Amino acid sequence: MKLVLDNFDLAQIDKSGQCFRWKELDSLDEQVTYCIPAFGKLLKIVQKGNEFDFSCSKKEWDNIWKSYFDIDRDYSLIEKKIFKGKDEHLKNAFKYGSGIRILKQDTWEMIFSFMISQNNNIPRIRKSIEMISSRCGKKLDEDIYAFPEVYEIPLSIFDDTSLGLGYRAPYLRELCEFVLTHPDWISSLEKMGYDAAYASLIERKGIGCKVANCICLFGLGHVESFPIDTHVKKLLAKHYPDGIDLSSFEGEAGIIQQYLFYYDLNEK
DNA sequence: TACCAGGTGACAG
DNA sequence: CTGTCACCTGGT
Repeated sequence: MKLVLDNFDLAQIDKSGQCFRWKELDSLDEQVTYCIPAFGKLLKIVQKGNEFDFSCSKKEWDNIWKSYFDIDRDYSLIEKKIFKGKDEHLKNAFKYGSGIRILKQDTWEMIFSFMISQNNNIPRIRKSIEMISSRCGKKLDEDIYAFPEVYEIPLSIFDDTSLGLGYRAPYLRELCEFVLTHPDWISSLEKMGYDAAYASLIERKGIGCKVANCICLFGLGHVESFPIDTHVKKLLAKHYPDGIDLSSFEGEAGIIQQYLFYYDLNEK
């Protein structure tokens, strides 16, 4: 599938901290290739500027990837709003990360992954997720495995300290037990609005406000949720000592958060 | 050695 | 309700 898409940059999305399993295969000057396991499928993408080649059928694109990449949202409308406003720092952030999109990833994978992410660093988060995937998930390709369904994960795996889960292991084990005994929980979460989903998520041990907001934003598609982690907290204090005005971005604050986060974390 | 990393739960007061 | 603090673990 070849498509021309604007406001879409694979490397920027990958480095914006919302996904843990993207793999950059090879990148020449003008061309990048990514390999993305999600929803039990494997997608390879070649990007040259705003030209994309996706390794999937039209049908699979419509069923999975179109929603995954938030294709139906017009990011140029957000761009217009940003440049109509007076927030110069936000304008710079947008210029720097104009190819960022908010992914709509698998709910179960997001809950599990962001629970691991608490008080943790990215390399170790990735390593834990990769180990669990390769041990429990279906094989998609050489050395690439799907993120496992909850019933594919033996609870005994949480006794294995080589996964590097640390004190989060019992939280994850309890999460699996809860999902196994409440098989409709995930699908009901997906039907809820932001407030209800957030409330239901933080009832789980190991999910606090930050993790719940990440799940809402990157899994459930609630772009109004605005996760505040240590980076965002610092950046807000530094650039917005009097508080940030998000009134013109009602219902899409999370997208603004991504631009700010990416700019702060990656610009020199 | 001490401190930090995309936080959170269990406690004081 | 707001403020502390320990917590697995690998990296500097």
